[in-house]
Amino acid sequence: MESKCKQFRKRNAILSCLRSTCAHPSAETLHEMLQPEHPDISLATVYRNLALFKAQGVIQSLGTVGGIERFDGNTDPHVHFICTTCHSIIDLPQIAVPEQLRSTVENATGGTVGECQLSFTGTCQNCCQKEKTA
Amino acid sequence: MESKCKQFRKRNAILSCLRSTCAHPSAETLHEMLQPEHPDISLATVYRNLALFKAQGVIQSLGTVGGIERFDGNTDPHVHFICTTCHSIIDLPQIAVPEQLRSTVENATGGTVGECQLSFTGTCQNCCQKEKTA
DNA sequence: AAATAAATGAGAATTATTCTCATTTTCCTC
DNA sequence: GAGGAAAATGAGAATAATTCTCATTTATTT
Repeated sequence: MESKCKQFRKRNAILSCLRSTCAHPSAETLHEMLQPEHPDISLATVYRNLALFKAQGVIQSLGTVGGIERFDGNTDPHVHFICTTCHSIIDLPQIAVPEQLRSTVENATGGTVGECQLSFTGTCQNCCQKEKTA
Repeated sequence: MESKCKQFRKRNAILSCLRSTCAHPSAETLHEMLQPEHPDISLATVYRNLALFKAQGVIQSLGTVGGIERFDGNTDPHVHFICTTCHSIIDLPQIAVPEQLRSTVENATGGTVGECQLSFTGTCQNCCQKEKTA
């Protein structure tokens, strides 16, 4: 039941996997997620393709959380909440950064703006409850 | 001409140095900046104290840029522009994230929000010009 | 001054990420 | 379809930012 076109089978598997989750995984987590269906994809290939996708702009890096880089297959502009305790990342589609700010920044800096990222850090619901009971 | 109170002399030197610059330095850059006046401060101490300050909330981490963590001694809420070419970071005091968003996020997630960070990435004026001439 | 606690220096240890290179897979041309 | 160039990959070594260890120094308290 594989795609007839073998080209980029692994590459596409990595991208699809990242796009199928809202967990904003790390390279290693993504590698683990791919194991069941694609046990022959090496960790180096995951890193390589993530770097490629990032350069192409088809995925987004959220920077490092707890020392590990996290990725997002959703390039629609949206905001994130990052739990500093369990390192989970939650999408906040209800908030948007005004598009007009781009030109404000370009005027202020004299440079060109690629993308912007807004993230809130704190303690997620789960970790808040665990704190209470403890 | 040293402070009469020797307590925390090195610790304060690190914090003062970070607060005296708008370059958003890395631990290693900060260590280099301290060399002339404090050649006896080791890199490990810079890392240790930055971690301490961060935990206390008296400084802010901007996350990693080009694989290296960058710090900001200014905890007033403000926005950053990050050049993906030369990795310089510029303050954008003219832009602010609405404080009300905090409760929006807390309502949406059920968690508690500590801080938020908005950053624009792109190419700074310098690097834009270099690109043109090249 | 002695004893305890905290901070530091130097370098080793850790570990996420990148690199190397031999091998495999894909693509293009005939 | 065969042959050859180009791209992608796997496995593990290499890299490098950060953290850790522990002996020593410095500060604090009694």
